[in-house]
Amino acid sequence: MDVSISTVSKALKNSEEIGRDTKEKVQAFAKLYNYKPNNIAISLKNKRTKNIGVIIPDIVHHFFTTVFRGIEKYANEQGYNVIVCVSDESFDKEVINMELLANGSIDGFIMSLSAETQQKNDFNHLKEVTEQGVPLVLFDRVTDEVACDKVVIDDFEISYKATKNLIKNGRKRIALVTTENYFNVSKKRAEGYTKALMDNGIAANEALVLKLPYNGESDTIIDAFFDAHDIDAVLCVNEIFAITCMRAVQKKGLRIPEDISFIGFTNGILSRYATPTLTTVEQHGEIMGEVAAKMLIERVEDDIDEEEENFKTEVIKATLIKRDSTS
Amino acid sequence: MDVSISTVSKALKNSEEIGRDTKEKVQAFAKLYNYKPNNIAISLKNKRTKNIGVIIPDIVHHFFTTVFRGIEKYANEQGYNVIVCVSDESFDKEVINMELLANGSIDGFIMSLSAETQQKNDFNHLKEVTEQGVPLVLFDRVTDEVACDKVVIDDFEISYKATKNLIKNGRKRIALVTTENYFNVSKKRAEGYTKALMDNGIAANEALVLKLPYNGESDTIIDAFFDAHDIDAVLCVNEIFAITCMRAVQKKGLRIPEDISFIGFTNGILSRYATPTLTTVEQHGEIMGEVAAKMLIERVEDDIDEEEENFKTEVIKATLIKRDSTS
DNA sequence: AGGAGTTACGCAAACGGTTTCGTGTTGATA
DNA sequence: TATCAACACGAAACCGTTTGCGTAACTCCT
Repeated sequence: MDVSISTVSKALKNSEEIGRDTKEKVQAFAKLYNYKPNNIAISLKNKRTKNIGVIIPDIVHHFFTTVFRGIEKYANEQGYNVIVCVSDESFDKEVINMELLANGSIDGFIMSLSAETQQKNDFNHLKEVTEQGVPLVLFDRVTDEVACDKVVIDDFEISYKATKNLIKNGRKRIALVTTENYFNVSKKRAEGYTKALMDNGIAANEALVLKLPYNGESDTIIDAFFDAHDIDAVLCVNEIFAITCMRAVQKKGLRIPEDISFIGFTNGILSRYATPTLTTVEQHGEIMGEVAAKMLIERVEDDIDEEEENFKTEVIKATLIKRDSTS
Repeated sequence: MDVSISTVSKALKNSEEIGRDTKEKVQAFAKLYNYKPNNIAISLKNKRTKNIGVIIPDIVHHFFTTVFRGIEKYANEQGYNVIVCVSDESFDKEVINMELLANGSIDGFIMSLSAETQQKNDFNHLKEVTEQGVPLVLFDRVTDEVACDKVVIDDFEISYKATKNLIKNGRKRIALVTTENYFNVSKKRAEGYTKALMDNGIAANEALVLKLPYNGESDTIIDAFFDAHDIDAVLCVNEIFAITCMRAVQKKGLRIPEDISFIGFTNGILSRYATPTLTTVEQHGEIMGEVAAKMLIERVEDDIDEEEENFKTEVIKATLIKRDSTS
């Protein structure tokens, strides 16, 4: 058994160039010695790693893990592996992680902006990467500042719909519980809420909009808010806010949904197991992840016309899941 | 500016071999042209990828994401990236994912066994990998069948402690809600529960042990269980079981914790936001992840004595977090 | 038997770096 | 001035694989 390296390589790839018997011998040997080609060497050769980099703000978070599951699923089907970095809502970590991965470790990025990045409004690290020709897909927390593919949900429309739904059920004093609006998703949700009120002849009342810190204790703020206002429905931009508010009003003796209705965002585990169960906006994170992965991989593999730059923004339709917190 | 490739390489690495001025020139050029060495080439050269592979059964799962966060955190600090694959509780996927990564893409594995793998009791894919010399660290769902580093929590002890705690509060008819015991963690938790009963003069009653399918609807089974038995406390091996059972008994009109106490495992979001809030076992997943990553990276970097095979099993101490579901 | 055409295989470059070792230049010392 | 470190740099091998191209050997035809 003495054949050259190149013959082995060709034999294993079933090249027509190699004789039938030689191929068989080589393949038998390969099986016997459990030979596996070295991925790194292959990556070096064809400048494709078959890895995609995912940078998300948080991993212990229902929505992001759901999206991740979609990404991982699709990527794996296509023979790609996924490298995850967590920015921890920090701008610096986001930058460091991108630089770490951009040196050839991955074929493209899928990411959702950290809170700090959105506040600072600094996207140079993203621009650098795209200028280097590394494909990038942004999801959920996106920005108009950088030219790339994006996938988002129809935050405005679904908020509008949710709010309208509350109105249809006779609610008139509808509060919005949200974060600071440097989060573009929060902003859009607020706009949908406001528009729905106006379209239905209800004056938007700034006092009924409660902005909570992204995390940290806010019980006293919430108690004060519900003490100060007579509210019969609440739209919350996430589950936690919704659950926390529900507990606050329950403590006050209000009945849900008889006295006050609740709708939240993020159809996570909390929504399903809360008492009462929470009517919520399903963001279809898994689909979002799949779509993002698909867009990225197409970009990666169609490098022929990579300069066309016909970037797309896919919009995933959210749906309202009705449970017991609304009538 | 004409220096050889090797000089550039050395200059960028600040080699003592290169003259001060040449180094400065080269480094200036590198900055100017934004040069970044190609990670793949480096990996190929020194046979180290600085990637670690993590294979977990599920990503949309509080405990696993918590562990992952610990892994990612520690690994990143050490300059490692993390490639995640989700086995989806499937044996085949676990095998495929391992093979995909074992071809040089990673320096070592951290994993938790899929449900199916534990049922089948087939660990050849793990053995193969370790025999190839790829370091492996198992966490939480481990097996004695494969020789490698492991990190687990003291399931037996904490169950014992939790059960004893219930007894101390005057509970006598204590149920255990668990999964099929091919999960070694469930088995150990059951043992701790039983031992605590016996040590306190309470006869272990098989009828008070409810085994639920790992997922899927089980409401009717649960209702029947609580109808059939007079129970004053319940130990559940996870959050979901606890919450589901709490709702079942609440529906029956029982008060928690006055009539019946609950303790769960996995100190996740559900435990904190349930009504009443759930007393639960904190498994310190993040610490577990950090420890696992540390063990793995030490193995990876100490390849000198890689044949020593002094494998360790680290035990993380779980703690009981008391909330309103126990008196 | 000699030339043409196949067939089957090997050589060597390339991917992008690192690193060992050798060597030319310099300055100091005897 | 001859000798010799010390210093600064370059040539080349190497990591594991792929692939274009050259070529030996064989078949076939005339």
